[in-house]
Amino acid sequence: MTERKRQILQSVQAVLKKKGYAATSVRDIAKSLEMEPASLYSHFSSKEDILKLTCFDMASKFDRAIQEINTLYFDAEQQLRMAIKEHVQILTSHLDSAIIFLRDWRNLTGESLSKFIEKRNSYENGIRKIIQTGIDEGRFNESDIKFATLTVLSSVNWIVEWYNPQGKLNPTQIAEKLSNFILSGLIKNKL
Amino acid sequence: MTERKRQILQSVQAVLKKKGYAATSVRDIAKSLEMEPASLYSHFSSKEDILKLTCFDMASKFDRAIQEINTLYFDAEQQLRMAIKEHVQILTSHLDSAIIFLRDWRNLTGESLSKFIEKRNSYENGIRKIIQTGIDEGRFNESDIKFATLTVLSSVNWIVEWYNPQGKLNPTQIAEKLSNFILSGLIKNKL
DNA sequence: ATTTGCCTAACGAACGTTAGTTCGTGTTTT
DNA sequence: AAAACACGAACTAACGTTCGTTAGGCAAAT
Repeated sequence: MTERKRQILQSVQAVLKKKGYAATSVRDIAKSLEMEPASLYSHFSSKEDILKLTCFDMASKFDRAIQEINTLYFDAEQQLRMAIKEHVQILTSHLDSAIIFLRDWRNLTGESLSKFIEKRNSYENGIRKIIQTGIDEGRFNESDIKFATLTVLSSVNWIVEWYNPQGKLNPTQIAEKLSNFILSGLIKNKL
Repeated sequence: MTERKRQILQSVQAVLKKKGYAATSVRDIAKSLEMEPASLYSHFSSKEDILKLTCFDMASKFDRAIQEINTLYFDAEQQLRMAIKEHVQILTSHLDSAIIFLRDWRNLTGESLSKFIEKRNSYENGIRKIIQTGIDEGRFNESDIKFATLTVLSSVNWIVEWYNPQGKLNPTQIAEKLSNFILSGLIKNKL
């Protein structure tokens, strides 16, 4: 991937995030780059090519993170805190791609779609394993694993909807708050 | 709204949920109803009309629910449990519309879009008020209110992504599990 | 030193297709 | 008879994409 291509890709992602992949036309994209629609095809083989690059790029970032965490021998709570921190870090440092990744992956087709879902499930499994460990160790509440995993992921992923780089919380603080919330809940501990 | 129209609307929603509003054409919709595209316009004034009906219909359901709960004088924990239960009930009993409502509202335009966002914020405020009450009463942890509200809503809304009417959990059970999770977190209480 | 050839990037025009929608006309239901 | 519903044909606009071409930069060959 040439430097120019990566730079263009980044601009494209900024546009795609606004209205979503399906509702954004190639002409919309071109206009935002101040070039002709045709010129885009010097860089990308198709509109979907852009979506593919974005989605799989993000997927592999998450993949790398969870694999690294799973090889470290912390206890479940530490692992989960780390996973959340890494997750938040990835989302917030690539906010445009993250939104596309989370929202527009359904517009992938054929083999790309199934490969993507596969990758997604594998990441989900990584998180699930951590929670399972916590339960096995007797430190987490018995609970429906699938349920807990999805609930954790949903609250983490949702931050892309409201995160503001200029806001008062930085990614590390967000990750910490989220971890506390997920681990301890809303209700005060009986002291 | 005539009976026939409501019945058609329901079928349309089943199709829209599959690929999303933007990626579904009027011809796709018509084919699934086994009618001609033109015939749809006997019932709806435009494609967006369908989206509007769906989104605002759902919005008013949530509106009604939160207002009712806010007039009942339970404590914050009870109120939150009720709000979650009602929320889950609405989502699961109108799954198709719920998905469109949560995912495709961004495709609304102009006045519809701003009116919708307004309604959404108002609902969010209802939830926020409950959490604020819990904190004021000293029963919930001090926490960033906006943050807590969004986290609660995200985990509740996410169920539309995995809920299966044939699954082992019914909506009431889901609501209970979710409430427990949100209120008590993953970590075991120190007894 | 100049030429030749290749490369990246972008162009403008046009392709065939599909988009959402309208219209006039029948057909069914009330 | 009226009203509601559905149709087939057609419209305009926009879609994603392909084409042949051009301009400029760099490097090897002359």
